[in-house]
Amino acid sequence: MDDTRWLDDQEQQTWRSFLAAHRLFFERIERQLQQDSGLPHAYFEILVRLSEAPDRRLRMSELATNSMSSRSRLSHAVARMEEAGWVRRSACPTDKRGQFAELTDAGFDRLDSAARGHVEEVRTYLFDVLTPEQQRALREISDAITEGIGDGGAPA
Amino acid sequence: MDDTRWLDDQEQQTWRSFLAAHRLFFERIERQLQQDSGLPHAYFEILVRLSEAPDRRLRMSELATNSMSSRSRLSHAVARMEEAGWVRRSACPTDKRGQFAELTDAGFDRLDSAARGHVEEVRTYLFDVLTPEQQRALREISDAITEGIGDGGAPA
DNA sequence: TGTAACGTGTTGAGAGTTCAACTATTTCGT
DNA sequence: ACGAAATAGTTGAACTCTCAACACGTTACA
Repeated sequence: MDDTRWLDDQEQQTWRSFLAAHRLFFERIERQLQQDSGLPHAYFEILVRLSEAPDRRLRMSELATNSMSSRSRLSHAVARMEEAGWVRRSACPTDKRGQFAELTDAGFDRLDSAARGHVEEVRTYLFDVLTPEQQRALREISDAITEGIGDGGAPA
Repeated sequence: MDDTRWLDDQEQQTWRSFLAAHRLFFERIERQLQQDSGLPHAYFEILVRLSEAPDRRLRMSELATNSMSSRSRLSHAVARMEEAGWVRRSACPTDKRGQFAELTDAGFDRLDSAARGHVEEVRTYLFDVLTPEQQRALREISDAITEGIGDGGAPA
């Protein structure tokens, strides 16, 4: 019955450390962004991807992929940010199902001012506490995890 | 004006890798637990900590610390899990402000059955994709991050 | 060309999280 | 011993996220 591959002590410790770091760190990121700029990190991420797109404009589905959002999440988020005046939606001429999301100037300004504090936080609590070697390792570890997940499980 | 320490290309890549891995991985963990056991990961974590406590019982504030929850989150969570019959609350005799949370047998069973699939997921998508060296590195990186945050920012 | 399968995006309900405000109790300083 | 400040925990509102269901346009294939 019990062919579960449980974690040994080493692994248990690693897992708990990872969990703790993850929670503490992202809680901070989230809170800093929320307090200083009124943006959840997911929204920030969406604005970043839009700002990098040609004409600051992307199809919803592509934006969802780039920002690692589910379609549903993105839809809600863009609706919300459209109300706030940071994003504008428009129809796609070549595919009538499609929608474009476009970053407005107000959205760009918001993003621009949010970015400073955010980067500062990332630097302080991530890069500043890691050696160059550890930074390299983190990149490789992250890539391994991402690759391992491949995409056997994309959300709806 | 601009003394912001922006990220260079290397750092940018590392940060985005980390972000992507983080999102994909924890989305999976969350979904697996939710689908298979009807538990958000935060609730699972709370049950784990309770199960490890003497008499499977802890003061709310201590439980909050151990499970890395805000007091508010824990309060809501325990309320919900008490309805479900997994946890029981009782008054603390020595401090009339205090409350104990105690894991019920039903709660223990739920935890026990949830743990298998959860561990399997952690093993598959974390440990299986990392070399022993990377596992060590991950532990050190995580500890460094946690320590770096120290506790200049505990939630309300 | 007709229709079934697929893709794109939205919606509403349900659930968890946060934040600020609040009650009740305990501790500390004088 | 008294009042101020700190601690324990709860609550309700606002917000985001997920999930399932949906509407509509497109593609493929017979």
